[in-house]
Amino acid sequence: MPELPEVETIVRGLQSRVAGDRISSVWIGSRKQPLKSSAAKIVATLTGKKIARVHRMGKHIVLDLVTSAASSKKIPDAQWVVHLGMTGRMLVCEPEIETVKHTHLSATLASGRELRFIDARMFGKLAVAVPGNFDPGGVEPLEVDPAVFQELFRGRKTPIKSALLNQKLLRGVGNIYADEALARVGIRPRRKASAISREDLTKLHGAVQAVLREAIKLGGSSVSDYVGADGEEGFFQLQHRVYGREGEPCLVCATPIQRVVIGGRSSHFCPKCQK
DNA sequence: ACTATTTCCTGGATGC
DNA sequence: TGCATCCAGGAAATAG
Repeated sequence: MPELPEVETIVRGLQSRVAGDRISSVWIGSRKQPLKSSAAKIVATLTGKKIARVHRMGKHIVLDLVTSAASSKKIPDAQWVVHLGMTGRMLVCEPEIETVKHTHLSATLASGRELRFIDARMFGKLAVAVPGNFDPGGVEPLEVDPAVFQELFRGRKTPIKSALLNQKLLRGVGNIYADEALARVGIRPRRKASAISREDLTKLHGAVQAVLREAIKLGGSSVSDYVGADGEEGFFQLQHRVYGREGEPCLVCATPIQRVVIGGRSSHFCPKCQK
């Protein structure tokens, strides 16, 4: 399930592989579910445009598109916004590569390659936007300073785990990294966000940033069917201390890791180390 | 203004 | 082996 580090890895791969290339034609499948804009609008917006830059906003992939040959302009003409949901992939490949099931869009590039959006479970989303109009809300976890981070949780009665997952507060943190960050600072996922001390929130801010940075360095976590733009796997899953380790010993105290459901999400923690 | 719950969707794992 | 059932999860929608 792509969260911030996985999306960042994919974005870097796309930036190096397709930035500067031009979209010569677009094919869109019949499924409506993944489309946030109409198929006609997506085709019309993408066709003929050059991909000036690929960047990330939270868990969204944003491709800046320009019409002119010269890419010196600062403001793109349009943006192509992609959310991978749980199982979404952005594949860059040669046209001879067989189109797999659940391919919802394929963009043929001037270089001859194809950029394909594939998503089995269809929680992913495709949209086009006018530059400046797309704002997923929330703050970037790697850019927010500790004071602003603390303010996000003031007065919130919801469990800290749920608050960390709320994209309108913090954008990009998902289930894996929320659990991992909480484990690193010894906070139980069920603690009310408003009940966490200033010092602990400062520590949590540091842990969220550390865990995301470390994961980006390792190319993200490959669990489920996540792979990067080249199909390569990440390796941060080898660093997980609690996520997916129910019943296994805590790496610090050997107490079995517990799994509980909070807000419909499985949450993992050490009952001894996390209070 | 919040918060909690439900819904979408399909592949993989599990159980009989 | 095969079939049914459960489960995973991001975020939008709904209900309270």
